[in-house]
Amino acid sequence: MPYLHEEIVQLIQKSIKQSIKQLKLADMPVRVEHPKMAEHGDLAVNTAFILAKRMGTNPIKLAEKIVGELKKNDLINQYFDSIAVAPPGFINFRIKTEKLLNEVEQVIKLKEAYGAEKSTKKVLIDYSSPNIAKRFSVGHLRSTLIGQALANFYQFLGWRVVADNHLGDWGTQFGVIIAAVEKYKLDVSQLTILDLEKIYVQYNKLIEKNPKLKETARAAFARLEKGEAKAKKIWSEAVRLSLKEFDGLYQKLEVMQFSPIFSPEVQKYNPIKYVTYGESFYEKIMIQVIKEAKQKGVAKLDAGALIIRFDDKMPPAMLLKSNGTTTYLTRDLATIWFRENTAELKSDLYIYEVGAEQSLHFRQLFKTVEMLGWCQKSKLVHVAHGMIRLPEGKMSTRKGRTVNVETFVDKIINRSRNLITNPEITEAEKEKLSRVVGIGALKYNELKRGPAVNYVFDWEEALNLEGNSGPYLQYTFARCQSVLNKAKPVSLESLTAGQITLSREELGILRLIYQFNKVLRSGAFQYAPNTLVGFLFELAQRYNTFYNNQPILKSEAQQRKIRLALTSATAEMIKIGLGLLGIRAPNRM
RNA sequence: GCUCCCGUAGCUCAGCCGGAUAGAGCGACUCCCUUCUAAGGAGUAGGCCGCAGGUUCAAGUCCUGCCGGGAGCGCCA
Repeated sequence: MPYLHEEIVQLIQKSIKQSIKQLKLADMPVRVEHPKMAEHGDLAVNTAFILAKRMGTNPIKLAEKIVGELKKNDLINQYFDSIAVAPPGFINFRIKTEKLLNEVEQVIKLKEAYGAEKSTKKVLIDYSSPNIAKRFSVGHLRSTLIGQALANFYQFLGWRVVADNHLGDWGTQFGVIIAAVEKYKLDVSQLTILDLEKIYVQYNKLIEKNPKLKETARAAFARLEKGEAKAKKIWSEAVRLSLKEFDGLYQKLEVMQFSPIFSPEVQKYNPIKYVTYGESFYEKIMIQVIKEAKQKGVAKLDAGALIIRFDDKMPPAMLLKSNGTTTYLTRDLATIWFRENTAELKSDLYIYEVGAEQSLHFRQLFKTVEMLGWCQKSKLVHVAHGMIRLPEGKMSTRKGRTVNVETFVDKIINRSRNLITNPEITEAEKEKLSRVVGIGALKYNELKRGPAVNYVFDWEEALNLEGNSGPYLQYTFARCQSVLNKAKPVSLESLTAGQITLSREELGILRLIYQFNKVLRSGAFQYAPNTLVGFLFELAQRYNTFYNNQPILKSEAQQRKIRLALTSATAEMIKIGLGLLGIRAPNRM
């Protein structure tokens, strides 16, 4: 049973096609769109215009003919109370208010399951993926939040979701760490992640002065790859203490292991499966991958290194360095091989939520997979997020120009705490609430932008808790709850407008609610959680306008029922939407 | 030099597969709590959608060139 939006789009497409067939016109795809202005109706179609153009006839007259046919269709008349022709040849449809009210009832009835779907498809999302021995950066934060939102979206749409935290726990960087630990004779188990980062930076500075040390680092990584015990011990300690820190952050942010609280039916249907293999895991598989690449003639030896060349303008990629060690590409190839050959990971779609600076790498990787004939390139998607900069310029650990994620989280929670003025809220509740609000604000602030944009990190903007922000939506939700609580139990079933003419504000809300599922789908399939954020913000805005202009509790009985239903549906939708974004909706604030 | 991404209001960003009068938030200025949560609402000011061509009935959206910003380009990941 599709949701109203989908149902209507299909109905329009089918009946327009029928009409043009009746009129003996050429068949063509029908695109249904939403006019920007409410006066133009809820949905519009420009098929008549295009057909008339092709035939060289008058578009308005043709549109009127088609509308004439449409109006012979009973089902169409059931759904729309006006179908109008507008220049230069649009056909505009206005959905019956009763139908929109039915959908509001659906929201209230289905609760957290409204908008959810079932599917047999599978997706694996590779996100967060921080580097061991380095602090968690805002870039990884971005990947984590966007990736988690996408995972939630797909889960809600019924897909089986695997969330893979592809830890950066392998590579020459560990050669540097090992070489540095050995040089300074440090006890790794006593170090913090910050210490590891410091010695990494320090050693790299030494390399600049003395390039020979680079060889020492490379050799150290080679030892690690061969499984030398001493090197492996340093490495595993670094991994252990890094993971401890990351887990702390994940828990605080309720990501990587946190799924929104959906109704049991949805939740048990397909829980997100979280895995953390990490790059090092693929070490064992790499040999066969290299072998296969050689055998298939995809990779060739060049100046001692194993190189893959591409036909087009893309620069070549390296599979094996001249000293025999592997590269990022080798591991990523092995990763895909493993995923494709492991039942619980094999998916219809693989999403990589990784920074845009790695775009070339992924293009090379996907092309190589295609050349090896493993799977279709179209199954592999790189959702490239833009770079986050500071007003002073690019972030740089060396120059001390970074945003510390922990500090960021603490600051925003503090600011939220200071804003709580509601006297009904106890001290203990205040503590919990400031976390929910602060973290919600942080997530929202990231997810409201399209993943691709580069943006400038501005503390004022990032810590803003007003306007287009997480707390705005949470506040609207709490406000709805407050109204509903004061309404006492009231039945919101069998809604009907009857003699009542709904206000512009009320209609505005109705005309948004039925589009929820569509927005969610496009957010998922276009890898853009920000589309849902924009939708929720608009819904909240419309609700707040309505709330400020029309009394709810004090209105006349039938009207009161409709207004309460709108309040209830709005609240439900905000809760579901925020949940999908990984943001909680407190009942009061 | 080559490749990719970006350029929309003072700032930060939306703008779906081309569609009807380009939208928000922040900041500025005015108002609105004896109605349900003012983290809210109403309003004013603010635009050559980087520039120039092209395609189209229709271009912020598609194509080409240029300018400006960012990222990447075999031994980093």
